[in-house]
Amino acid sequence: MTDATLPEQIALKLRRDILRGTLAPGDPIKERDNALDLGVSRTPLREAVRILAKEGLVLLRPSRSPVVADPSLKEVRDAVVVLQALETLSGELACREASDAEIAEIRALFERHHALSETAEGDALIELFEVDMAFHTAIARASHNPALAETHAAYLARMWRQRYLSAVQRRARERVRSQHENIVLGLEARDPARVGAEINAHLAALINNLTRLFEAREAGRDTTSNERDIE
Amino acid sequence: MTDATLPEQIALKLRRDILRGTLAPGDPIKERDNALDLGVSRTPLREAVRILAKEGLVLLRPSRSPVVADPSLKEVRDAVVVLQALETLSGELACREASDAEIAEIRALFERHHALSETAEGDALIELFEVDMAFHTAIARASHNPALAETHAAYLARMWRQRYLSAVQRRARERVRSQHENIVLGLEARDPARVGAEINAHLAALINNLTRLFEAREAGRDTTSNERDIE
DNA sequence: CAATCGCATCTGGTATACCAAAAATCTGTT
DNA sequence: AACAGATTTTTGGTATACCAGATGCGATTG
Repeated sequence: MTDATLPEQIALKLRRDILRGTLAPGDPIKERDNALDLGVSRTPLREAVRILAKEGLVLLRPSRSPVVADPSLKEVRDAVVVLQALETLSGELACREASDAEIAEIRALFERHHALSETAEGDALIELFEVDMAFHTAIARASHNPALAETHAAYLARMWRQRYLSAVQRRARERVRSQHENIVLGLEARDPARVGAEINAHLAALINNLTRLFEAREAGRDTTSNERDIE
Repeated sequence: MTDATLPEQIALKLRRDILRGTLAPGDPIKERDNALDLGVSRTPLREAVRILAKEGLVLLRPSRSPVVADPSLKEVRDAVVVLQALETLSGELACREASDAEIAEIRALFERHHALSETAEGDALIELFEVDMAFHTAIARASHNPALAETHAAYLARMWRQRYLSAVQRRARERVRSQHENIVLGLEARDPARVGAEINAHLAALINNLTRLFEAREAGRDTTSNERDIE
């Protein structure tokens, strides 16, 4: 018996497919076909789809195939604003609640992210990005508020794809590194105001970055230097 | 016209049962029995349980009956802290985004709540409370950030029962009224700092209130523990 | 030739039957 | 009488069969 329940496993697989682009935004997810493809029955696949729907990755429509979500700029921005509030709160609480070991772990993730960010190319970018996610998730967990950590993780997952596109850009890496470092320093000093301000700034920059990305995508395919073609 | 899907309807019924106390915390929710009781099959009931699980009202355990959640004081407090952040953000955004009509609606809810709070007794307390919920929900919606409103609503629902127990108390009503009024005034002045501070204070008071309630309940539980053992 | 009506089919929603794991109980032994 | 093991029963997990509604295509008619 595996730790993860079957619907969770299916959800995980579908999530990766969605976020990597194998399942393009707008694609319908037909219960029967996908169930057959994965060799499972419709029931657990159905549950998996519900999980993804709750995460905001797929859209449920009454009496219609669920479709992979294709969030507008406003929707992404709205979500990041919430994420900003959640993560700022996490950081402030972590200053009070986190153990030294947890803060050390956060620093370790920062260092690893930094190292990877200098060399990573191609497929390694996914690892780079997963370390990035782990960094932010670790902060949320360090708040010692499970509900907060869970909601934070949900928002993070919801924007996996957008954040991925953003994190891949070379131009943003130096800024990200410096902001991450400031966050870590703030945590080590256990200075809530500083950590809060740094996280706020970090996510505000993310919003700008995503906005630019969206506008570039709207404009056309000419700007291929940073944006990798997924579809 | 199936505005409400069957699982949603079931979830609604179970939610009311849980929050009104018909289904006591710790009670198992057995798929078969409940499905038979409600005259539906296990499949939609199963989905309903998942919905409630995502809302935090029931706890899912691997290979075990889901049980009605019985949150500890820390869990409730953690959730309120998140709610505080979400609602504060809502209020601040609402100052910028809300239409005059929306703010007027919020004021109307405040007036209605105030009026009810002077007279309500017995069953009318539920209406009083629902107006209270509507007031806070309206603020979240006035942020014009659907994701935020949705998450906020989820947290509100999760703590329906705790908030209900708190809101029923006579002693807190005057404080609640004055804080609600300050929030409305802040919104009408479109002063984010003021609204944020007032909402923060309001929910901080809620935390205190809930803490007191929990301590009272713990004391009461000890005296009745013998009866429970005898059955 | 186009528009519309109807039928075939595809899709999700629901019910039910089957399976495997876990809990409780009962029995046999010490 | 107490403890351990096995069996039975209860439970959730999964697969599948059935149903109703929506959709798209095609034929027929104006």
